[in-house]
Amino acid sequence: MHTSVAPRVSFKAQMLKVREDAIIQAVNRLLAEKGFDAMTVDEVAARVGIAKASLYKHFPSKEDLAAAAMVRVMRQAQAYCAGLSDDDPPLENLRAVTRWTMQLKLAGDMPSLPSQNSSLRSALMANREYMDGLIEVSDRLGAWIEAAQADGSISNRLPAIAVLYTLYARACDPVLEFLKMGGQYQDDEIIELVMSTCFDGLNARSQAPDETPARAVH
Amino acid sequence: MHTSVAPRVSFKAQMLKVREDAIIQAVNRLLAEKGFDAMTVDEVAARVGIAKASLYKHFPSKEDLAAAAMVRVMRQAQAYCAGLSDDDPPLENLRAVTRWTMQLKLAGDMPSLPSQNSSLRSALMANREYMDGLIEVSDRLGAWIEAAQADGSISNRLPAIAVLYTLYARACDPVLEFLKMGGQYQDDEIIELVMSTCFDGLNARSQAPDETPARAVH
DNA sequence: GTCTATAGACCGATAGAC
DNA sequence: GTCTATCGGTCTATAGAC
Repeated sequence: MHTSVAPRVSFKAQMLKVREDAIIQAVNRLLAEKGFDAMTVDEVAARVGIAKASLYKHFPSKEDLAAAAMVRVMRQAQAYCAGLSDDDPPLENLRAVTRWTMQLKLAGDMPSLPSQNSSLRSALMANREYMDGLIEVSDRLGAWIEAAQADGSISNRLPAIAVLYTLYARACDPVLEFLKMGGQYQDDEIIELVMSTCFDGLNARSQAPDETPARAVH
Repeated sequence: MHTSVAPRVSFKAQMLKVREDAIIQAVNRLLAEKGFDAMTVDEVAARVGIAKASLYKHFPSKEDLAAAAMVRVMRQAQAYCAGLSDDDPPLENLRAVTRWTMQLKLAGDMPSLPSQNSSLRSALMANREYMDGLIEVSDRLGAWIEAAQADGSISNRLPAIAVLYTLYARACDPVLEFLKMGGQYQDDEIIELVMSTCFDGLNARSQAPDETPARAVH
């Protein structure tokens, strides 16, 4: 197929893409708000302002809707990682990605899927783009983790895979929402608290007092 | 209430209790395996080997079934806490409870509820026994946390509530299942890994080499 | 014979699919 | 806008204990 000759991106195709983006955006929000099971397809259609049948023109099933949202966020993660420099200390890059992830979640833009739903799992694992993105991100983070362990900034007693999972888990950390529900901390304070528990742990440690402390609001 | 005079606990009542226990046990497992939404009442009945209508003789709704399972695990937690001594270092008690929680989860006995389901939330918050248990456990852990911060074993830069939430979150930490799915670690190794990330954090730290290290199996 | 608990059909609503 | 499957919840007829 020669697309080079005619720059005809065809208005229709453009419209389709715009609408698809709107759908995915709506799905993303709903997944972040209520999760996959509680989200209904009718709700998505209503949110986008189109007929339910139209949804099925774009996505063959509810699982595919969720997968599309996951692909979207995975692409954003790839883009964010790509914006970080391998010249910076690997620990800083890992911290940056972790912070970015938690910001997304606190902003209500992190779709959350039940980890045990099987139909969803298979839909996701069958999605080439998602899996490719996941692998690329994991490779990148994995390289940073190993570099950070080599330069002594991340504990080398932990297997890299455990570190990777621990970072991924921040995307669905209930501590974030609990602290937010409590209402006595700002979003950025919450993030710094969880950053601290994640990287420094709960134990007290001898630590230079000039390092940025986790901000405890009374 | 004088139970000493007449040991008439009535066979029937005993049977009822035994069956109720069987129901709650089944619900507990199903909640741990598939979560609240994916669990169907028919499934519970089938698992117990009784008719669905009989279930409703004991519990008026699916939410109450889940609540009963939560009450059960909360009682177990209370019992476990009660078995710990306030004479022991508070940090050790906190570590013990955290380890116990994760063991329960890895064994497939930790019921997990969607944090965003509202009907479930209200059923749970309306459940006196559950709330009492939750408060008692939180008070106990809270006291240990403050004591540990006072004796310098837990960072006093973290608000106690953030520490508490962080410990609670171990009950639904996806890192546990991810590592288990990977299949290259034993349950107790997984627990020690997550204990380490939780209390020591990901960062490398100067630490006496004789302290028990997180066991990294290549 | 009466009473309780059970089994299994049944209903209504909801939500996914087309 | 319709179809159908599923699921939470109910109803009724029966079996068995006393």
